[in-house]
Amino acid sequence: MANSTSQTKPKRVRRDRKDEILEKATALFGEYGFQGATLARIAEATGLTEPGVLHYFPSKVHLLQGVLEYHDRKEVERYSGILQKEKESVFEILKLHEGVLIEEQKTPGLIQLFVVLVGESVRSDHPSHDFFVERYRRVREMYVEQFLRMNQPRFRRDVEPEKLATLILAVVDGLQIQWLLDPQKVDVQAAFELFSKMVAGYMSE
Amino acid sequence: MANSTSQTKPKRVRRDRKDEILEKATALFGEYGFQGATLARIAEATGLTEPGVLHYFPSKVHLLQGVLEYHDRKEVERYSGILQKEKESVFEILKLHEGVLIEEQKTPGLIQLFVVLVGESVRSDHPSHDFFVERYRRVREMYVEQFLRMNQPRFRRDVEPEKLATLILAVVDGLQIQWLLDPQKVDVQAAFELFSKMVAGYMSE
DNA sequence: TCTTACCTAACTAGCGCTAGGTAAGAAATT
DNA sequence: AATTTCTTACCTAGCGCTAGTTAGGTAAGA
Repeated sequence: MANSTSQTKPKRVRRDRKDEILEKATALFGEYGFQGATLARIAEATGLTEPGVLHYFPSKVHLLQGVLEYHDRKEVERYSGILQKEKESVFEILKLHEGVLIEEQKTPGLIQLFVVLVGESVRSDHPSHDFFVERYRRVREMYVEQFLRMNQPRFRRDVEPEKLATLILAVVDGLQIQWLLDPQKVDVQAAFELFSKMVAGYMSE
Repeated sequence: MANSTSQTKPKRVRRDRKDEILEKATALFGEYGFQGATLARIAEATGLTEPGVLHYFPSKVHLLQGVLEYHDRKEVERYSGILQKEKESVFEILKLHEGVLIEEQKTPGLIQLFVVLVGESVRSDHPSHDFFVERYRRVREMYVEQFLRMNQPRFRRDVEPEKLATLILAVVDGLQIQWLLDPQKVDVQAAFELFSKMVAGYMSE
């Protein structure tokens, strides 16, 4: 029986198995996509069998939803403090987001999860389609609100906040894609800094 | 018996079945992704059986490669004329790309193909990973060359062309993602115009 | 006759998921 | 305190389906 911890007490009391599964599933969905990541592999990574996983999440789709909500929640509680603060200028907002971008580079699995899934979920019948549509809308609105709340005297009138929000999101996503594909050839921070300068320059023109 | 242009053409009288398959496969890979699109559906769409398709492409992966190369080639011959031209300013370059962006909106299947596949292929063992890495490098270099060839007197020295190239690509990709997810809420052209103005303003500052 | 362009049939592997069990701990009952 | 019952946390086995792929055939044009 080798190094097994004695057969007398086989059942260990695992409290946070659910989170454990969520973590592993995140990594694997990120690596292989929703369709590509199999229940078998997720189960294996967690040290369970497939029905073991399905004991916590009744189906694979439920698991995906769990993963999405789990990280969305975590993300919100991680950044909401930062983002709620009053800001003076667009430049300041961008500075903050640059920090977030850099921070996120430390968890490539998570970035990959969102990039891969957002690609898949472009299909309207994909299980996470609605989630992403809603998420993007929400984030854009959040930006717009921030812009409007800003007490910057020289804010250009002709810049519709909606456009700017869309643009910033696009830059973030686009940079992450290129970085994931070719990490050593793409300098996300440098490119984003350039973008920030352009925005700042234009806004205060 | 090989290369030397054997005059007896083995080509079938049948129309270009290969291209026909490629076209259908493009649409379906775009809609369902590589893993999601089944050979059965591709075969059905072409009016063949599965082995019928495999007669032309020995495996599904070969088919994918075929699709990628096919459209890359088409894209090059469609835009190389435009892009080779001498340009005066960055703004002019961006104007051209805005046109391309608008033009591409007419073939959402193709955009979707690339967005979905680029997401999937972030994995280093995905069959189209190398293709996309190489493609992005090539496109960035193309931009860089154009910037350097530009005879604009007021070109800002501190803007490294590499950064700008990365940024432009990011914007294009990011906008397309948002547009695919939520077509009626995202105005690609408006956002891109804003971006162009920012770039132009910054460059000639 | 040889090659090309398909076909039908079938194989195999892998997928998500279900059925039904077992064993451990908690709660309820004696 | 001991016993029964209930609940939770898994397990093994396997089902039904679909995927990509192969084997081997046929029919027609060069």
